[in-house]
Amino acid sequence: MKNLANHPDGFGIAAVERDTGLPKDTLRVWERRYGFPQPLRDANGERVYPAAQVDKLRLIRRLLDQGLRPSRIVAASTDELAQLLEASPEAAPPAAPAGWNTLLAFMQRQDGAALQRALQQSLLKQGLQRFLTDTLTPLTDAVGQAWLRGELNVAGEHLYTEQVHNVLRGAIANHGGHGGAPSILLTTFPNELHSLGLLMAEAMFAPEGAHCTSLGTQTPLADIEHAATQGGIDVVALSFSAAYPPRQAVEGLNTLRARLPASIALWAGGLAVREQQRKLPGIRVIADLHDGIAALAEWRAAHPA
Amino acid sequence: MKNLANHPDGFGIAAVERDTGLPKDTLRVWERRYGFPQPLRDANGERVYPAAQVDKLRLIRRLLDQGLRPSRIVAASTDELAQLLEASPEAAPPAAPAGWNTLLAFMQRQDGAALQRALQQSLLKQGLQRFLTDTLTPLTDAVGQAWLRGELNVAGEHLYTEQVHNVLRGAIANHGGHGGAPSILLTTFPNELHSLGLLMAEAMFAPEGAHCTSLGTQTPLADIEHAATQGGIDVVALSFSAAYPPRQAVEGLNTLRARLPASIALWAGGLAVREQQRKLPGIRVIADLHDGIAALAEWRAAHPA
DNA sequence: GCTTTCATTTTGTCCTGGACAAAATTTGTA
DNA sequence: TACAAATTTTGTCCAGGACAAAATGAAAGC
Repeated sequence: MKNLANHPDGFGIAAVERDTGLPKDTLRVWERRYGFPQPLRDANGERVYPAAQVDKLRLIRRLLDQGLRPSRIVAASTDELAQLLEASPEAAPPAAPAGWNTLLAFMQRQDGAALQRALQQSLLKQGLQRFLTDTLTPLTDAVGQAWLRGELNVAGEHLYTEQVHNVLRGAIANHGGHGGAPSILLTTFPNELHSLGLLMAEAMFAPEGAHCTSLGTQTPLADIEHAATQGGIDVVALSFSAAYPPRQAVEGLNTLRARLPASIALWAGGLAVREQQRKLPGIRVIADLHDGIAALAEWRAAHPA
Repeated sequence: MKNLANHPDGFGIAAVERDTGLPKDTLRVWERRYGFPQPLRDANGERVYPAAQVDKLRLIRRLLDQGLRPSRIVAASTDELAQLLEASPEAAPPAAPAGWNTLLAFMQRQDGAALQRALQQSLLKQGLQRFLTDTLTPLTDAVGQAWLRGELNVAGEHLYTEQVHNVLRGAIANHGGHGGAPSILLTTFPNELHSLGLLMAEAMFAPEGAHCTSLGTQTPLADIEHAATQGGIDVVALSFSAAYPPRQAVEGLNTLRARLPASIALWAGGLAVREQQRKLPGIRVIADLHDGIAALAEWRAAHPA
């Protein structure tokens, strides 16, 4: 029972794990292999990480999520890291609609009410589906970019996610077309906690008259199977964010495909599976929200009432 | 990169940590000291926990949370544990409202629409705050219990969480009293992904005229600090589920208290901190939803407009 | 009686350094 | 160009030792 001591001006390894998401084992092995981080030690020989090193670890984590490899970046200097971050891909922000800077400003100063009002206005003006494809998709992208560049902190991003949730759930409730076909079960695999894609899919399908049941994120495979066969489900739809390991996605999807009866369709959407169609026989890969509508039309053509 | 593989009919130590909330180190040291759990080993000598042992660990976790000591229970037989659980408090399910069995049945057969309708009806009949205290709190407890006893699978629990989210977000949007005082920032620490408590707190505060800003779950400490000082926040409110390690909660809260200006109040609610008031100087521990209202009243008494 | 102080046991977390399989990358081949 | 095999990188796991914080029990003071 070590941990409670407030190391003055430093963090214990558990605190760093909590803050950066990097497991203790990984922190120790990096220290051994790359010489960073190099924490101080307290009287008892335990690691004490100065705030500066924790900040750098957070930066490293961002770059890792972008696909860079630890050997390239863990030992690099802070300046080099900043450069890499600048030079990151996706340099083409797709035709930023007017007013985006305003929205980003709301996030920066934590003004949730104003942000929600603005989103709600867009929704009313465009209608749900165009709001999704023309506003939310590129805006979410832009928010991710801004966070990556350090222009937006985590709190701002969380605020955005939260308000999008509010707006979309409200919109879905209004469109509540219960009883239609097909009956779609939406969820994600364990370790995938990005719920926005899921919600956007639901918001796309619901107004088309499909009967959506969302289980939220992180449903174990066995439970997806059980829920689908129990609940009279026609389609199981899974969402994968860009951060999800593609191989895990492919493996899990094929396993699930084998366990589900052939009468239940399996759809997979999101960046992690976009290019994987040929490794996913019997599974409908959904390229984007428009393609989701197409998949729905296909299903209905194949299953006349 | 071990862990991701599907051990047929067993769980790796990381999966058990995720499932039970017991850290890897603790699992290993229990095995050494008490002889339980006693996982099998795979070809590589790594622990593989059979499902039965994981279930028992969950039971043990539950009893630990009630104050029993590991030496008494870790080595005990499953029957003894079941007895202890029966004999424990909470033996009095507070006057189970009629119709609960119906609700559980909806969850068991994945009927989200019916579940949502029933919840909505309760909400209309009782009003938001009584719905929270008299229905949702005990019902959530009952759902947890049912899951613990294996009467409800993960999918059913997810479905419940999802529908409660829908109902509460809708209700909060209706009560939307923007602009009131105090301005409350709601979130959780990293590793705490239980969002229900957070949402329930928001639903309790919002109709009282407070200005709530929720950041969702898992906001790093530094970002909470930043958001609070940036956004003109009066109160930072953190939520902790029963599963959150109390030590981590106490440590994080005290650190945050030290970093926040004294003018910003810090509130902590949830089972993990309920008994920790004396370790949390300068922090208002909120025992339950009623006490939240009390805390709000206190704050207003101390800060006359 | 009750609370406070001190000694003892219990318990969770951290340590080192080694090992290895899964993932990513590079190289070789049809 | 696409696929298969060899290689490197990387995260996670293991053992068993250590120790401080927490919980418990005993002793002493009011």
